[in-house]
Amino acid sequence: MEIPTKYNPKETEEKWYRFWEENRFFHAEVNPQKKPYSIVIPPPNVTGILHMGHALNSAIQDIYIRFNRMRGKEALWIPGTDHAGIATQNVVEKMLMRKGIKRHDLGREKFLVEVWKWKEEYGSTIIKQLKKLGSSCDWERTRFTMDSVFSDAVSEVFIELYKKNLIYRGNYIINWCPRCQTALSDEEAHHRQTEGMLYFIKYPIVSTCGDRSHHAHPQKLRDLSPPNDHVVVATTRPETMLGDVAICVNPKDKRYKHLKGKKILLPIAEREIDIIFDSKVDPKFGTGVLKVTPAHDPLDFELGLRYSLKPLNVMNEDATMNEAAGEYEGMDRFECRETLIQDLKDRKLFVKTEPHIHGVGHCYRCNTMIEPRLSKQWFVRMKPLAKKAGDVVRKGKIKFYPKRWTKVYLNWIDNIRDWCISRQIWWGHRIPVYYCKECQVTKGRKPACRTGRDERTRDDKKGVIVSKTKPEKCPECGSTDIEQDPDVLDTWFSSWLWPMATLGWPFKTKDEVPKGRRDERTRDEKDKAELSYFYPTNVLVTAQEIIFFWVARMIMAGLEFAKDIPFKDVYIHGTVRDDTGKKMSKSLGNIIDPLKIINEFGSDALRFSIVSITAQGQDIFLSPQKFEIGRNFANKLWNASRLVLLNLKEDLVKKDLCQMTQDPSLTLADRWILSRFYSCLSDFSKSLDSYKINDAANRIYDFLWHEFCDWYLEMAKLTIDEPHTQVTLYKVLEKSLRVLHPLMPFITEEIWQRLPREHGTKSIMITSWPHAQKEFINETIDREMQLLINIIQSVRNMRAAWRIDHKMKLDIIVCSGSKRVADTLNKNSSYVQKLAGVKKLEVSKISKKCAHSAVSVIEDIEIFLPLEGIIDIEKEKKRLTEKRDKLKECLVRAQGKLKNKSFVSKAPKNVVEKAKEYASLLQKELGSLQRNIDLL
RNA sequence: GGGCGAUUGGCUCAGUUGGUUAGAGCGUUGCGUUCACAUCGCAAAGGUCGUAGGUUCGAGUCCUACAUCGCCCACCA
Repeated sequence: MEIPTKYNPKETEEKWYRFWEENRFFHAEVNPQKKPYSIVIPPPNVTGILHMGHALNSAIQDIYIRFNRMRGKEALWIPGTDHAGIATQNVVEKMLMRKGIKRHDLGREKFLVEVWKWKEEYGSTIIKQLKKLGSSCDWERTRFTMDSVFSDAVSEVFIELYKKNLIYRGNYIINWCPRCQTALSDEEAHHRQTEGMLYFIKYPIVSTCGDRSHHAHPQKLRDLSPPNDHVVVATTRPETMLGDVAICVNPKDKRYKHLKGKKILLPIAEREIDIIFDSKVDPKFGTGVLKVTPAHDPLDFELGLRYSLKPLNVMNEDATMNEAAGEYEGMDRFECRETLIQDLKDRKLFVKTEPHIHGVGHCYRCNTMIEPRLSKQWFVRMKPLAKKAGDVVRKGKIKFYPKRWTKVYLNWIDNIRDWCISRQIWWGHRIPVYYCKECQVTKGRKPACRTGRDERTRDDKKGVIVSKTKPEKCPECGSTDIEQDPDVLDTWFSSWLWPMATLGWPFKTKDEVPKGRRDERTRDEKDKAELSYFYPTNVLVTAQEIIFFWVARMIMAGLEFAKDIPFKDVYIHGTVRDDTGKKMSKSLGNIIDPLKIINEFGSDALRFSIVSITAQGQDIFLSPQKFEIGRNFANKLWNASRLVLLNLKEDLVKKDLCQMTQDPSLTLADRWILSRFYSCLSDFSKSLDSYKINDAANRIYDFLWHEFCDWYLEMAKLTIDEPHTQVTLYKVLEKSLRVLHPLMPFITEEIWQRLPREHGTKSIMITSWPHAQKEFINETIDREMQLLINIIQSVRNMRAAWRIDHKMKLDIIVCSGSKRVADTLNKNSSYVQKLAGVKKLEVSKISKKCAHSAVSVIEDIEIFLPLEGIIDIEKEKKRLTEKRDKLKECLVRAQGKLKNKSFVSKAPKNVVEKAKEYASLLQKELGSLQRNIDLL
């Protein structure tokens, strides 16, 4: 059988991927004969390019899909992308800007046409890249969150929530990104410790009792000196003081008792504002005086509601100051800050600044500093949804791996806050809400800010029509003056439906899908509804960053709409970092491009390497050098397979393995490697089942490299033409390839295709998982083989210690009183001879005194290597003495343990037995070592 | 302010419910290319498992405190 000397990953990868796709091996169908196994990909952002996080994520999922496909399940892996509203809009806007076109010049319709164009052209980049990894997704079902079928699901859900009173619209403080000019949810505002300044500003007190001396008149402000005349306010955002409507102190704060009944003259704006008392204010912070700016701060907003203070908005959507800011109108927020401080200084109202580190929200898309802003937005009432989502995890219906994420999840769920879902951008699912202008004008509406965030005002329902399509006329007043809400929904409002929507929700089976319903942009295939078969999916594999964004919300949506959990297991893998522990990011320039790695090392190498260093839930520190693990392993496997393939005789391998258990022609080595293989197989499956992927990877690596290659192949060379070796070689290699296939799909396919085939199976990826044949696992065999290995290693060790030429064949004498040892050695002397370079192997039942010999002692076995003239007796004595001393230490410890009565009485029997055995073994070993030292 | 994780040979990390002699890869040292493989083989050196207590017959593993690093959450203006 022919096989190239060198393995060529690139060629192999292309060839087999095409083959798999053409044969539709990735495709899964509803198949009542089989059990379903399904995964949905965490949809990458459509603007994204493949990074190591994706590579890790996809590698893991592909392993599980291939593993379960081979285990005979109908394995479905649905791929796709999400439309990433803000990110995509930003990308397209930037692209247009280069042509000198602004979004608003185009208008909404035309801009969206541009976005779709962009999507058609670049949107599948990440999909193509995922294929390079060997991902066996069912590409025929590729989904996009803006597909019309998906959009239907989104409006359906919106309307259902609205009907259930779980969606409301209101005026609240939200996170506003001035650059993207849209609201963001709390999760999208990434809080970072930021160095800022705390500005201390004097606020003059206005006396209400008419006392002239305390009446702060603008002209007299300069002369304010007694502290009774002013309070000092500390703030990090002085520009917002233009919107102050009160100051607030803690009622328990003795320092400010005198403020009762007084008012403050707000500097610059020259407005009289109230002084309120509330325990929310921390007396220890700053001066203990809080300026209250309800339109620009969440806490202040709350106080505003409580004390009926009317918010005053002083900023525009782009964070420049508006007309309410008077002379500062038009200035940027930071420019205004500086100017304002200067003006305060001029008026002697400025006290000082202090450096101050505090958490500041940043837009998770463009990193701009977030401005809390009062505006009217749509919210989802989360508490009712979260209740059920918490319960299914608490009851163990959904399990997190590693466990500790359960707590993180529950903590968020139990303290959930309402979700702001409207976005002031154009790219996304338009909110299915229409406003009747007539109703809104006639009924009038008050701002909703009189109530808390969880309350909806009745006024908000007036003139609001929630509908999938635009109604012809207002159902209440009949007016046709109807407009759709201009906003779109948060991208996650579609992503949270991913597992159910990709499977056809709201339809459970194909038959439920109404005729004529199809997605004009996609193939008919996608209209299949297979919810009842594939849902709930088996596992969600994802990164910790999106537990709140996505995982928690999918659970809520699944339970609420599909009436069942979306997945049973959640595997949270670590974050990919560089070798100094920093998160990989473009801006840091520490990215390792997976495509480059694939190019250099191969896809299998990438997959194997990354997976073998992913301890469950631990972050992964990568450097390009780490990928050598996989590359070297692939190389080793290739070469081992070459050895086998070059020697295999096709007619000799077609033997049923089951009959081989009893085959008398099998040697110790044959039986041993079979035993080791089945033990490996069992461990491998167990590890994968408990999401210990690195354990599985390392187990098969150790088996193939250190058991199969290092020992079995070397031994097999002796009898390579004999039928028993032929069969064993073939069986073990063929089965190992199958076990390894989920991890390294390409190279295993390439080798497997070159093996003589027993059945007509077309590809390794659709073969069945090796049957666990426990009867081959044999501890006695393992022990006997271990004995041979130990002896061989001892001889090699002595060889190295005495610098004996490799080519020189040695005579050795092995002494042991044990019949088992003698039998094993006599039967298998050829292995020792071959692997240790031994000419004559003498086995003796009694210890022989051998002069001028190097000596090794293993348990109760003595190995003599007569080396007259080569070894230096004194040096050998020294070598042995050192060994003896180490042994002695061990023995003292072991015996000490046995002398401990508590140990003997309290420890489990088997542990004591083992300890005794160990001690006596040490004693024997020490004895013969000592005897040999004396003899020398 | 809460919560979580990490701390093991020069480096990067494994180590299941406590149980003999703590593993691996890379690196280091010595030896070795006759036909599977130098992306290799053989052999070796290197660790009082962050610190201090505690529980236990027995602790890298469990408990408490501390230290260092990292992450997440929270309305400190």
